[in-house]
Amino acid sequence: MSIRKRTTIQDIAKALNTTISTVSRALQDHPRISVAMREKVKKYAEEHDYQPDFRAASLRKGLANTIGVLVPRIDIHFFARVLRGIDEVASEKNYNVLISQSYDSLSKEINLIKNLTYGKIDGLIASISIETKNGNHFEPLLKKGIPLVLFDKIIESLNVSKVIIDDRQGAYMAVKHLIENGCKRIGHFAGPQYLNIYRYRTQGYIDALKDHGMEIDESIIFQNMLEQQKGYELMDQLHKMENPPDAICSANDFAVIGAIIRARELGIKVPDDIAFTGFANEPMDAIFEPAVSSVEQSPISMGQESARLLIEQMENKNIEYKPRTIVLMPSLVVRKSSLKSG
Amino acid sequence: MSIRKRTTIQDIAKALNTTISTVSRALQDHPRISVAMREKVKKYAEEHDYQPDFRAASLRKGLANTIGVLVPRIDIHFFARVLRGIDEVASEKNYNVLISQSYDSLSKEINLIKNLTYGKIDGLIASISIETKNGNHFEPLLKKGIPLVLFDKIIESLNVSKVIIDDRQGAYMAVKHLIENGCKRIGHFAGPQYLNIYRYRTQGYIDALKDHGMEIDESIIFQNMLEQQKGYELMDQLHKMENPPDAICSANDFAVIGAIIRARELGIKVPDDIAFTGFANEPMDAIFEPAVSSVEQSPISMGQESARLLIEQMENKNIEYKPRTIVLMPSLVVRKSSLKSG
DNA sequence: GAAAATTGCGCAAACCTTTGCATGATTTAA
DNA sequence: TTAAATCATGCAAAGGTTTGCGCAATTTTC
Repeated sequence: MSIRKRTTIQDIAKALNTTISTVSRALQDHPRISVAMREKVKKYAEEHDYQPDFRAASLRKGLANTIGVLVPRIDIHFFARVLRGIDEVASEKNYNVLISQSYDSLSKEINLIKNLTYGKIDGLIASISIETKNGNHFEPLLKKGIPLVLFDKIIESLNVSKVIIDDRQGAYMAVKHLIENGCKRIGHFAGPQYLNIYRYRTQGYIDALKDHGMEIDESIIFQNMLEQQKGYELMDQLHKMENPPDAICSANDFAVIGAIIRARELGIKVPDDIAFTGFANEPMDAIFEPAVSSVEQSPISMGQESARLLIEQMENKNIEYKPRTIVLMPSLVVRKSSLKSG
Repeated sequence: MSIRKRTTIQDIAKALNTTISTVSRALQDHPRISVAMREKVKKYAEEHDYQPDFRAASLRKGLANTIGVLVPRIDIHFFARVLRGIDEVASEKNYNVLISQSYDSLSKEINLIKNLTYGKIDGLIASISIETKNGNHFEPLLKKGIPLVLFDKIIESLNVSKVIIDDRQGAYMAVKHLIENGCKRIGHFAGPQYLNIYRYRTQGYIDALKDHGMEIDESIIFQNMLEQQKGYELMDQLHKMENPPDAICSANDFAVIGAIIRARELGIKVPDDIAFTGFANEPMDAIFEPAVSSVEQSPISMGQESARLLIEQMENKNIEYKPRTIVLMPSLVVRKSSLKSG
């Protein structure tokens, strides 16, 4: 397998007895190049499978033709789906996608942003890590004029475009649904309140209760319930309560799964003794027994919208750009876990 | 928010009244630069948050410091985990990771490879699409001397490094386990046989039966059973058989889930009437009821090994490189779905 | 104390492309 | 027929780095 030296635009020029500028223009279908020359160049390029050097072109043009994406981790289903949405829009417009994972670590996030700052990307789509509490580390990016779009986990104070779902409404719908199905005492699994998404979900839970004339009982609002294990352990606690909730509106799905598994072991019936709604509509929700009702976030749309917003901004860099916020509507997928038989 | 023009190496040189070569060397800790100068340069660079232009450096050095990864889709848990393994090794060695998804389409795969060919990556780690039946489209890459490592879904005829698990052994272990648990008539959910992984899984199934003196019955080997829906539908068929299998060794998890859901509906008891083992150890396996026994593929190790192999090859480009194949050992995670009570 | 080695820095080429401007040839307009 | 417009191509700069080589100044060696 002999390694061929790569063909450059110069090789083509030399072989065809012309200049690199003509070759470059021919390849770009520049109108001032004769059809004959254009064909000749393209034919030669094809035959010697010429590929333009991305870096040289990018350097000269000042554009990398690449969108950066920064997410906590791609093996979370939600982010994988968002990424898919981004990829769909990006590849249609011939942008590459460069993915970085913060693994929910702020220091990694900071390094990654630094690393991306020059030449690699023309714009960034990001969802912040769970440790991130302000947007200082995004400033260098912004100062250098690299467009930024935040989605899902955002920094509200940062004056950039954002794509979010109406988390408050999502939780509100879930609670309303539980009430309509006869639940009288609805508890809540909350996430860290400094993150916009969890704050709004909790708010939606509270608003829904209030709007339906139900009281807010702090003792059945449980903080930091993001993992299956937490849900599992909490179920024991619920089991021992004198006046346990008959339903839980959770800010995520994993804690629900854990809680139901423990409920099963303890002989507590779901949904009749205690009903559940989750958040995110993880794939496992549908195959779990009982299937888990959950708020669908339309991650693919979220990715698509983010990419569109970013590309719009990238392609209008000269013009003064006003950041926009897109709020997507969630929907509630009702399954067995929230449907009391009584 | 004023957009600052970027700081370049030239700006630093001018400001410090020296030349770009000195600045460049100072930043790289070149031994021939005085400590004083080095400090001065670094201080200025820091203060003006200078970031080297990736493209210019890459162009000059002929290295992109980037590893390409080509997978069918990243929202499949297995690939997301592999990617994580790759990312761990890559980022430790300061490589970027550029991810492309073929969406299991051969034509997309071909285009993506073309697109990656120049300047974007120094090496590629790939798992082929389900449509891919030969490696012709990888040839241009190889001819240009870009190292390639294939993992999981590979092209055996291609003379490149590979990382796979012993799929045959995985299925063998599953069948052996079923036999030891009293299963007498074990069927098989197979995948497309032109893909190495499914071919070997089927082989392992057959070998295990033979080694235990059991006969091979083609009528309970079911082809193309990769999706939940397929499993769901097939359960009806099994239900109607005069002499149905009392166990299934499946080449993937989704069909198992589908089959069990339908079994539940039909009143067929799992595992007592029919036991199941899956393949891939998807996260849902653990929370499903009954929990699904499955072959664990150690995707993270697979990613790590692939990255190591690739980097080794990239960093020894001058030396004649002999492709290597790493075969990882799978393990069987035993859960309820395969443990008959009788 | 002279030759040799080392130190610290600068010059300029190279990596490959894109593109504003110039130029000579051909066609069009008047 | 001549000036003007158009066409097809070429020249050279620019984008930001890295690096081989050269050259003084300084230090080491014997």
